[in-house]
Amino acid sequence: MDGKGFPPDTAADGDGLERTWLKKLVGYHLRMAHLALYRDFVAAMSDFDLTQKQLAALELIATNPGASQVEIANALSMDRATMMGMVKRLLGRDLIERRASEIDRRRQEIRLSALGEETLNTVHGIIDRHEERFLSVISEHEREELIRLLRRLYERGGGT
Amino acid sequence: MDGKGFPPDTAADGDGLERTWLKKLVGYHLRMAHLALYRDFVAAMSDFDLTQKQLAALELIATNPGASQVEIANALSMDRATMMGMVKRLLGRDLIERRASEIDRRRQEIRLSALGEETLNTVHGIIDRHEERFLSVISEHEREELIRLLRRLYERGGGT
DNA sequence: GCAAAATCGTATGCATTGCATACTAATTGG
DNA sequence: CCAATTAGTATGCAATGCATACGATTTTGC
Repeated sequence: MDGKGFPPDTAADGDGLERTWLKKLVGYHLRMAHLALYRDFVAAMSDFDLTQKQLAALELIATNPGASQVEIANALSMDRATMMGMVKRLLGRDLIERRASEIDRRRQEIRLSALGEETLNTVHGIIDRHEERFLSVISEHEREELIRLLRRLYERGGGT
Repeated sequence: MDGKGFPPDTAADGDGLERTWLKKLVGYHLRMAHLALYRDFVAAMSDFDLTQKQLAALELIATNPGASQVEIANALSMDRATMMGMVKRLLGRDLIERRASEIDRRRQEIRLSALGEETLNTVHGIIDRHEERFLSVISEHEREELIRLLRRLYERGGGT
């Protein structure tokens, strides 16, 4: 069909730059899409100053009160040390509370503070709207397909 | 249908943690998938110490020799200031070279150094294998569909 | 029961990235 | 020619990510 002169995906985007090889990489698109979504996320959360990761942590803590730092960290594929940094920040903002476990005194049980719960409740709606807006360029069916594919990429074999 | 006791997606993953709400968010899966791929990328590149972003920058520079910092930055959705940091690091590692433009003396034209070209050549193969391996859990057709969906998310309307 | 191994929290330090701000030099538009 | 814009630069701050190391505690293996 169309015997036009220019190759299909060889030309650049809007900036006149060539990037044929990059465009073959799923990693490239994954990074760009995540970055775009993340920026929209941050903009939507500007009144609350929460990152994607912090929200995910708060949500996990809310749904699993009393979980330990390591459990939350593992669930989010985070390092113990990295988790510490986040916990400190969230503690400093009074969004969570911490208490040593009575059964296993190594563990620190984490749960939301009253402020944390209140914040999370408000934020839920904001995030839902942010997702709705950001994903409005693809259909409901495509969203499900996208989630399915993404999950397959990171929920690989895995176990022990 | 099945009147079993437990809800379909309410149960947790492998860790016993509940995360129903999070799983509805495309942003959550996008972040997790990107993180997983990124880690695999870093592991694959351990001999070269290049990040995804650095590789993308090098590739763009290679394909568009003489491009300015701002052009590369824009193409990768990067900030001018952030780009500076990366340029400094790449210069420090002798992977790129810089020269003031003779037409527009504000511009710094960037191009790969000999070492940069050599590195990029070697790295291409490594990345191709990394992508092949990481994406082996989904079919060729699914990869294309995934790329298509991701692009739609970040190549939105956009213009001015 | 006890010593060794594993686990959890903690602290430090380092690198990458992202963004805001501000300043200089150069170019472009009126 | 002057004002606005653009490119590069420098600084500083925050969030991550990861490595390493140490103390306290619990669990295992014998």
